[in-house]
Amino acid sequence: MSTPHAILIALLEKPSSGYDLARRFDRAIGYFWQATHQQIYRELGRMVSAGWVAVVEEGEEGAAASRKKIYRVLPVGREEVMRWARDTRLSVDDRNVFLLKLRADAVIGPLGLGEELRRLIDEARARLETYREIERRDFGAAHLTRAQQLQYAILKAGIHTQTTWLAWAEELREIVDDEAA
Amino acid sequence: MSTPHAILIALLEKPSSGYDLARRFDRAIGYFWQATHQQIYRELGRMVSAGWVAVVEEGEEGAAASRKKIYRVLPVGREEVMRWARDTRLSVDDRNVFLLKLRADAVIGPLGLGEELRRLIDEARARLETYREIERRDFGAAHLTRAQQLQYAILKAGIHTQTTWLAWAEELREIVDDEAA
DNA sequence: GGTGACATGTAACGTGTTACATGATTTC
DNA sequence: GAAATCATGTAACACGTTACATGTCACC
Repeated sequence: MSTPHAILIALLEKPSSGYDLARRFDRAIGYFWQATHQQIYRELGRMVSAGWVAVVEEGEEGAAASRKKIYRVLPVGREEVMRWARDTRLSVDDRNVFLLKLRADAVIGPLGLGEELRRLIDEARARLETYREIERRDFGAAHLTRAQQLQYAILKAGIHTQTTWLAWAEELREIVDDEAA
Repeated sequence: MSTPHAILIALLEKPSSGYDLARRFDRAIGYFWQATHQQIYRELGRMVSAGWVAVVEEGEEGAAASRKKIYRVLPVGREEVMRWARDTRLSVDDRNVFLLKLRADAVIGPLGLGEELRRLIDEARARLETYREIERRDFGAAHLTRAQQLQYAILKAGIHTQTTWLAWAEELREIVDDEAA
């Protein structure tokens, strides 16, 4: 659902060909967002039709399909990224989508993500509290069987994830809110 | 790709109807694994055809489609879970799938996940080292612009995730390896 | 008798994945 | 001149999502 926007943001950072995008998605971007080259070409085609991006063919005219095509974002596409960042309501489970929004904020400029960040923090706190309650209720015993230890480990994975994310998000608040920097 | 196995494991824990499964996926299981009721019914149908699960209709014979159907895992389905846990090679990005395997281990008994856990730990360490290199290379400067701070924050999300996961995984090793407990 | 929860399903659609396909350019 | 990489695309399939559809049961 956010793949076209992931591509738009990558193109805002640097106009690229489909092939280049695929490589970038395999490298840096790919650490938190994946897209195969088929997805990329499909979305690029759609976004050209939608008027979000423009394409310039590089090199000689004649050389047909194998010539490099450089895509760049048009103002409409840029607007679309801003609209998406503003209107798409995320949950804490959409951590990676929020990272995508941060990337958009970094390349376009302040998008006012502070409000959503605060909401996500509240949601993460509530989730964490739920986990803590389960912890108290189900895993307070002195001795736990192997199965219980494993179930507890699964719960702890959730507790750690929320806790770490909250610490990260609190730190981020200062940067996101500081729109004058 | 792991949805049918997620359902099998849930059914091993407790035979349920499709409706009950949907509720369980909305609650506890849903914290790290989602499935809509349509997916559940679809997979249950397939798994009955495959002979992995059996279905018993509860209540009177006549009452047609709206009667509760209780599904339980057959030995073949149980074998399939073990095969899947053994043969499916995960990456650190498949954290939730690994949690699923842990859940399977908790309900079936030791599946020998220690080896895979060690491999995932190695992978996470390598990933973390990559992040640390990027950190040193790109974000060592005294003053960072707002955009750089945001990009750094994105990187830090990755660093924190790996670090936390590694600490969790190290702790888990003792439980997973101790097959005699 | 109406509302909400229980309970199961079908149909259509969009996206992501895998396989297939082609040709140009670079490097050894 | 062979192999690897660059570069773009089509086709088929699987899966997840959303909308639609139906009927029961319990409670007020």
